[in-house]
Amino acid sequence: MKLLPAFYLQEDVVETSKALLGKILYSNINGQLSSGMITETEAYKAPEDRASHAFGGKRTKRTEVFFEKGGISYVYLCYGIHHLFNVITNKKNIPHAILIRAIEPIEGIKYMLERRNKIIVSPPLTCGPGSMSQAMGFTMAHNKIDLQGNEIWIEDNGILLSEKEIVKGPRIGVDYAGDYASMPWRFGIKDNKWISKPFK
DNA sequence: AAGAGGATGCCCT
DNA sequence: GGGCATCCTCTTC
Repeated sequence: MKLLPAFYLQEDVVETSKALLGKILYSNINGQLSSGMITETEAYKAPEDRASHAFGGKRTKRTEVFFEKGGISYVYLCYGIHHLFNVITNKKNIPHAILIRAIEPIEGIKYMLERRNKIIVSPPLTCGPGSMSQAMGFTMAHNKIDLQGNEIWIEDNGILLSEKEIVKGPRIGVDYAGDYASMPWRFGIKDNKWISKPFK
């Protein structure tokens, strides 16, 4: 069954980011069902987190979605090319988000290969936030989608990894974020090869 | 109205 | 390991 609404309303986005590891992300887009196990996440903890688009509680058209109740998607375009898929968490008006950086393919691998224009099933297919989104078919049309619906959702398979099964490190590409650049808020499943970059 | 820069990935060397 | 593609958003003039 789907993760319940309460899952997305937990207060500590860092803990929720870890709890998403091992869960199953689904997309059912244009009649094409795909799924994969979430293997890598990053926590973005505004208002105090300078790396977040909602740093300081900043409200623009783009960041409005951060201030909705948790349990919806946030998709934005990065470098003019890549669609990055996030999950908004927490209570209304506390702008937390979790970036999904990689999955291990399970269902609909045929569709993933087509969307990525690839023939080999290996980590570059779904690892890295832009690649993952492309493989799953996520575009700007999938911003602000309710994760209780039937287009994009996360399945609760009962898996909750222990600290020993999780690796962590600084987030990717946030060097500008001052004190928050070095926060160990990137998480991965230990010894799983479906990750975007090695954890040191 | 214009310009800078970004939560990346690919291809080349 | 480095350069570059490519375009939206936000900031500032």
